[in-house]
Amino acid sequence: MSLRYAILGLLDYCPMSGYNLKKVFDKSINYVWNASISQIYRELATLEKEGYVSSKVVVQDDRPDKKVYEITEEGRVGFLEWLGQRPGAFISPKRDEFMLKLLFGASLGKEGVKDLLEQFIQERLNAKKAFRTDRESLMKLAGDYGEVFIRRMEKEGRYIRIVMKRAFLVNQLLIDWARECIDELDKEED
Amino acid sequence: MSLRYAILGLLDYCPMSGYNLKKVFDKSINYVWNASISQIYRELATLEKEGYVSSKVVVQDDRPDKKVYEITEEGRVGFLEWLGQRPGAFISPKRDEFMLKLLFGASLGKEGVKDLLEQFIQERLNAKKAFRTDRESLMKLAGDYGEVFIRRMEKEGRYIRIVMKRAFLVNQLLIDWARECIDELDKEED
DNA sequence: TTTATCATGTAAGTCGTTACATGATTGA
DNA sequence: TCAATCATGTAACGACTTACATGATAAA
Repeated sequence: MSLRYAILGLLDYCPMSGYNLKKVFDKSINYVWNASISQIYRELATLEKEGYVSSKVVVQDDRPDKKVYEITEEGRVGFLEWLGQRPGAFISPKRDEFMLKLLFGASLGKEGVKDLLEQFIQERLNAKKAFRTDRESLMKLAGDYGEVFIRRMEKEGRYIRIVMKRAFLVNQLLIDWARECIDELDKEED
Repeated sequence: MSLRYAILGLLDYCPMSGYNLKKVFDKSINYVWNASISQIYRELATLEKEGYVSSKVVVQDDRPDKKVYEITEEGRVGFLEWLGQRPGAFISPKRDEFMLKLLFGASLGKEGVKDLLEQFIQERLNAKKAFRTDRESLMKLAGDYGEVFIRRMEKEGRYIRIVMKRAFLVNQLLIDWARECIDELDKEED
């Protein structure tokens, strides 16, 4: 139910096609909410049926035509209404396959657990590198989509930074946690 | 796809009914993977069809009859096979409504954002209190389900602690992060 | 020449949520 | 007497994933 508002919120920055939306999504909203491209296309179709967005086809000669979506007044009202309501949950649903395996560590064995933790650390170090590039490519995207988007991004900047900072801090904490786990497993004897 | 293995992993501790499973789930696996009671019943039915678990009805005179599920040899093999494979993802899917609203903070306004952060802190303080009681009630449950479960819990204890510690650390980090956000919003002028 | 990017979507299937139905017992 | 706990499930719906289909251009 929230995906639609994520989309509306981005379309309120500037009109975009589903394809473009996905690219901006991946560098911003993705930190807090994931969506696949087919999900986005489907939701856009639903939103249009309900009058929350409108679309027009933009013909391009060097590239395939694209369908650019714009938020309607109705859509803006719906978005702001949602935004003002208390969130349904402050603690998000958990679905962590890695942690599930770790929880059954006794059946996996000490070495298996250590391997798993090393792999986890690697993934988190990659994520750390991605923070910088994500920020840069988000700015680059904003540039591609015009001045309206850039100016809007500056207004939103404070909150994007708050969200990214949280992701960064959690990422670092998890790296430290995983390293400590490995150290403790090394110290303890079985 | 992982829910089934979460269930198999718990049934490997000791045989249980769906109802009991859910209670243990809520105090342990829930930290890393959520499941509703109807999901558990459905998954148990599927697992039985596939021969990964078997069940027998236990008649009780003071309470309704219950259906106790036991992991089969096939189930144990399947579980261990899954456990040994590299997780499909080390970074879990995100679906955080609160953070989504925060990301659109510019449209919410400074006071709206501060309210949201205060509410978030409250929820996290409640979660903090729950850590202690969860641990205690897990032990209590283990006691109810017999010695097999208790002895198994002791073997698994190290990994349960690792998982709970991570949840505790992240929780504290998020409280600190939210407080800092409020402070910074207070300092900055618009 | 093959891979990647641009661009849109459908269809099938799985997974997850919510509401409903039943009915006994126990504690406040 | 009313709510909670015990105990099991079904049904309907909604959300999400994965695979498939199409077809152009640009770069390696």
